[in-house]
Amino acid sequence: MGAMRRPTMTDVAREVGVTAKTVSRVLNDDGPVAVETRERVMAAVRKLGYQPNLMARNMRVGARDAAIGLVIPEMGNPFFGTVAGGIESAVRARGLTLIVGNSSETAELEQSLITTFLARRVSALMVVPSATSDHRELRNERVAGLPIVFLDRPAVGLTADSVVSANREGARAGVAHLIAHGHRRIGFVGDVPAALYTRRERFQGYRDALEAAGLPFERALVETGHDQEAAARATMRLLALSDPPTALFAANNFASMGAVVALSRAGRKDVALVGFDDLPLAECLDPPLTVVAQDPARMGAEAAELVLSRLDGDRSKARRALVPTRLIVRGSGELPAPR
Amino acid sequence: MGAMRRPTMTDVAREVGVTAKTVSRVLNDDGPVAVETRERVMAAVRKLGYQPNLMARNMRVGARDAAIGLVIPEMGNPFFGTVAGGIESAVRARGLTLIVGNSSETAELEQSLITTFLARRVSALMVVPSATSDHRELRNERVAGLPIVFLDRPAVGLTADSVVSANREGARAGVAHLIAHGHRRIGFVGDVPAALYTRRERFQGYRDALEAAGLPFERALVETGHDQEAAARATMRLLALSDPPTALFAANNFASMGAVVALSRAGRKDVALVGFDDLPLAECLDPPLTVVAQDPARMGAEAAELVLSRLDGDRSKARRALVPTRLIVRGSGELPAPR
DNA sequence: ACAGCGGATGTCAACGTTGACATATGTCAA
DNA sequence: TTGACATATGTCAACGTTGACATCCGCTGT
Repeated sequence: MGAMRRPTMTDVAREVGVTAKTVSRVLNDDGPVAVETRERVMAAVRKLGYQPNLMARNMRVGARDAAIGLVIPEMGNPFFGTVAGGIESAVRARGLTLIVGNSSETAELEQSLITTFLARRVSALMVVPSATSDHRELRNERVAGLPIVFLDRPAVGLTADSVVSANREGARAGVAHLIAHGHRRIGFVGDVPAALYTRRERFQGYRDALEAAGLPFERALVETGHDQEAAARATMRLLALSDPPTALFAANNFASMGAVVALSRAGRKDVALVGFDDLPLAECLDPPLTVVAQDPARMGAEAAELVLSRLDGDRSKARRALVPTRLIVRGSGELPAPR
Repeated sequence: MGAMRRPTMTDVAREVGVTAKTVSRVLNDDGPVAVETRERVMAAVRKLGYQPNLMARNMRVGARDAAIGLVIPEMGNPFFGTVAGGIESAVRARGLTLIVGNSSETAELEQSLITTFLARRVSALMVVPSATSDHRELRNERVAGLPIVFLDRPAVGLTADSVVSANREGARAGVAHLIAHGHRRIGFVGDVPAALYTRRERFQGYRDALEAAGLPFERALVETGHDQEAAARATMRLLALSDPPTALFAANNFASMGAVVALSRAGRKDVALVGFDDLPLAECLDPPLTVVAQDPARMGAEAAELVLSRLDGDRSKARRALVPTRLIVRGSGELPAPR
């Protein structure tokens, strides 16, 4: 027998003794078909194991693929994974499929993925921008009516829909929490300055909280680490200051983990710590980690909703959805300041 | 102006004053084209912002979509996320895109996703089977030459390629490690028996290790918890036995987290623990968690390699790739047995 | 001078499906 | 009886691209 051709509508039609169009009508419940014909068609479909060719259908109908393209920096990161999962479920409920790509946080890969997705004629585009990317080139797509939503970080050089965490407010709340427990010298451990939107916003939140409490901002209390190990070293540097902080605010989950590791290695169970973004085992740490939790599932859901409304023809002006954060009190953030 | 039509090859051709076929030749570097014509075509492409329509191309060329479909139980789970990421990178390097779907660990969603992917005419299928699924229906696809690879768990009712962790060997090594530290009563905390392939294999590894050491198997030392909280309760039950275990083997990451939580709540820092599958903060726990680590990135890479070789025409018989695990010693597994 | 050849381009059809329109048959009211 | 109308089906072309094959041109060698 060998690799046999996959049956087409025409094959089914021939089997039944009708035209492809009639088969099409049966399968799409479109136009009137005699009950008996319908049954014979269905029987032939089963017999031949026919499956409609979505590629051909998409092409004929809309010249648009019933898929949406998603670019995320890293699928292994549970934050983005959860966002993607939220999107996938919402979008599949509408008969759309999700196409994903890893940008590995580089503008080049991001651009190449976007190009591929556009070439596939996806129905919509969702992008978590990488640090250095620019989205001016998408302007034409947007005016041509392609729904585009940016996630976690807004677009650069383009006015478009976006869904982001309440970074500034959340950071402010986390730092204010530390201040409320008596701390006056609070270290900041985060990504490289300026590059990342989230880092900028959270840093602003940190400064907002200090200012609101009338505390001075000290450059020396701000340290940088771009991954867990670097964050651990950054934490060490803060602890080694002549006038060290009594509390730390870690601006993302890598920073949190680094800080936890460093404090644990240094045996410093007296330094208060609040992390931005929740961690799986946070409650098992000693002390359990207090965090400003984001809500990735909700981000995904809101983004999907936004995209779907755009697909439904909503042409109103670009929106920015802010997803609130939540302070989860577990212990590490409530350690009192030494007097 | 309004939503203008996206330019096609014909539009470009008209702009230049040639035929679509010539444009096609330029864009695909196919057949001879005069240098001057090539340049004029490229100019028109840029001017009009033309992007080839992959849908039409895929359809004309192969009636196969240059995409591969992946079904995973949960994108938010970093294990599967990392697997997916590994696949995506490998596959994109070959010009293929990845389409993913969440099965939420249910056979229905899995089946529906597979159907959608087949309808899209994906070039290959990769599936992490859910507990209750059956893959007999894919037999026809396989004989028709569609590459299908199963991940993490083998197919049910179908002989096909698969890439799985060395579950049994890994579990055996983990339990042997505990035995080497003097433990003779070792509790097992895992998923519901029988349902999941991974649980069965790891359980066998547990028994292998006991047997190799001449230790008796005791039904009472085996407890079940399907999520973190349930695993914590299961751990509690083990600790409450009249003759309780001095060490625990947690057969997956939920079980590990549950056991860690339970031990921490009970203040039992004397009970040894080895978990299957690594956890992000494992080294920050008290004591740091010893684990049998899996290698999801490698699983993804091997699976991708397998699929690509199949796409290249490798028709040899179904393979099962075993991805080795690695024992990471951190402390919790080396606690000595009380004498 | 002419066959032969390679380069450059064109023509046509087809991939599988469905929208627009046409046709055929039957039913019912005037 | 007729025509108006609904039901059931067919015909044709088109979506955007490319494979197979055809055509036209100029150059070479004899």
